[in-house]
Amino acid sequence: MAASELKSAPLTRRSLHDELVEGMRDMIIDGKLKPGEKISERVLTEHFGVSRTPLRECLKALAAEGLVQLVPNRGAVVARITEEEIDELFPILGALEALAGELACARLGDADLQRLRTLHGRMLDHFHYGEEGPYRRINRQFHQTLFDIAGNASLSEMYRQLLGRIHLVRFLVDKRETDWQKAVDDHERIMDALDRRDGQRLAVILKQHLTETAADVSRQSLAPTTALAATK
Amino acid sequence: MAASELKSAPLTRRSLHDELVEGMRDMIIDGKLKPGEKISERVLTEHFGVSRTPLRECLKALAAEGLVQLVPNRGAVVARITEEEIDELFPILGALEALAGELACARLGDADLQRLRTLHGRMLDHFHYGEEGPYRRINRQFHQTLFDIAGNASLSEMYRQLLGRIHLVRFLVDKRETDWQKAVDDHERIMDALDRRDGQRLAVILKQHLTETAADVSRQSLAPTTALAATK
DNA sequence: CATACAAAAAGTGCATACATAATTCAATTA
DNA sequence: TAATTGAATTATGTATGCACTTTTTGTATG
Repeated sequence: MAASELKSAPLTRRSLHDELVEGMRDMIIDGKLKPGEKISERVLTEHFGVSRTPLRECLKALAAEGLVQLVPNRGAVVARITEEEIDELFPILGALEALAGELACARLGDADLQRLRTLHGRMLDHFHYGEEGPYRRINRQFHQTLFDIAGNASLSEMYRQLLGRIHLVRFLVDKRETDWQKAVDDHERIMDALDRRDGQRLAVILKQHLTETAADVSRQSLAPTTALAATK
Repeated sequence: MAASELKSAPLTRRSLHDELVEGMRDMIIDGKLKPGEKISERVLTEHFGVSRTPLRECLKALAAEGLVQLVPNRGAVVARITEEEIDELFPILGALEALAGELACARLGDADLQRLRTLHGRMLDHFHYGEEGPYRRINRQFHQTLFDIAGNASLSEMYRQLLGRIHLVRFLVDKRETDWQKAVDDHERIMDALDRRDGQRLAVILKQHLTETAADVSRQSLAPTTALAATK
C-alpha cells in the first residue's frame, strides 16, 4: 500500500508473542528447560518481562508444535518424549530424509555437491580426532544442507519441527563409538550416492541410516527417562 | 457459566481453548471460513460466545498448524495455499503414505485386509455410479484406515495435519473423470499389493498415486486462487 | 506416628480493560 | 472532481483482574 519505502529497520517489530515462541523454543532445545519440567508462568513472565497473556499464547503454539504439553488446570510442562514416540518419530524422519535426498539429487548442482563434500570432510576429521560435539554440529549442518538443496520449504519446516521434538532425547543419549563408526560408514555411502546423483539409492541409505539411529537411541533411553520424571 | 454440575459427563471438561481449536478447524475445513478470508475476532467471539483470550490462543495454535496465517497488527486470515505449497506438500504426503503403507503391510492382519477390501469395494461401486462425493468420503476413510493399521500415532497426526492444509484447495479443484479413472486404477494396484503384503511395492504405488494427484490439482488451481483473494 | 481433613496459598483459565496501531471517512485543498 | 490529510473509529496487542481449581500446609484424630 502506502509508504512501503521502509527506512532502515522498521521490520524488526515482530509481535511479542513471536519472540517468546523463539525464546522458549531455544530454552527447551538448549536444555534450560528439561523434558518433564513444569513450566511456571510466573517465573517465565518475570524472566522475559512480559505479562501472562503473550506467554500463554506462546505456550499454545509450542504445544501445537509438540514441544510443550498442556495439562488442563495444571499448566504446561516441557514435552517428555517416550520410547514409543521415539520409535514412531525416527521412521518418519527417515521418510522425510529419504524424500529430501531424492529431491536434492534431482537438483544437485556442482556447487552443492562441493559444499556437501566439504562438510563431509570436516565430519570425518572430527570423527578421527574424537571430537563428538563438533562432529554432531557439522552432521546437523550436513543434513540441513541436504534439505536446503531439496528446495522444499514445507519439508524443511517439518524436518526442523520433528528434529526439535526428537532432540528432547539428547539429554538421555550417550552414543557409543561403535555406533558412531557405523554412522560414519553410512555417511560415506551417502556421499557416494550423491556423487552418482542416485536419488533412489540415497533415499534408501538415508532411511536405513535413520532406522539404525532409532534403534540406537531407544535402546539406551528407557531407564533415564523414568529417572528424569522423578526429578523435582 | 455458573452451574457446572456436570454429573453424567465429568470427563468432558476440556479447556475452552481446546474446543475452540476444534470448532475453528472444522469451520475452516468445512469452508465456512474460506482461504484468504479475514478472521474477525469480534465476530468469532460472538459466534462462539467466548472472550477474546481463548480465541486468540486458539488462533496461535491453528497458526502453528498451518491453517491460519497471522499478520502482525492486522490479525489473522485463513491460510491461503499457493501453487508452490501444493507442489511441496503432495510429495511429503506421498512419502508419509508410502511409510504408512509399508508399516501397515508389516502388521496387516486378515481382519484388516478384509476391512480394506470392503472399503475398496464400496469405492468401486460409488465410482461406477458416478457418485463422487461418497467416493471421496470412502477414499479418505480407506487411507485413514491404512494409517490406523500402520499403528504410528505420530504419523497419523502429521497426516491429518497435512491433509487439513491440503484440503484448503478443495474449493478450487474439480476433478475430471479421466483422472478419477486413473485414481481408481491406482487403488486396484494398491489392493493388489496389500493382498500380497508387499510393503515395498505398496510404498511405491502410494507415492506415485500422490504424485499424480499433485499434478492434477496444481494444474487446475492457479486461476481460482487469485480470484478468491479478491472476494470481499 | 501416620492419616484425614480443612483452611489457606498458589496457580490456572477466562474475561475485561487499557494502549497502540490500522482503517475509515469526512473535510480541505489543489 | 480527485487527491490528501487528519481526526474518529475500529481492531489488534498486551496487561490486569476475578473466579475457580489444584496444591500445600497445619491441625486434629485414630
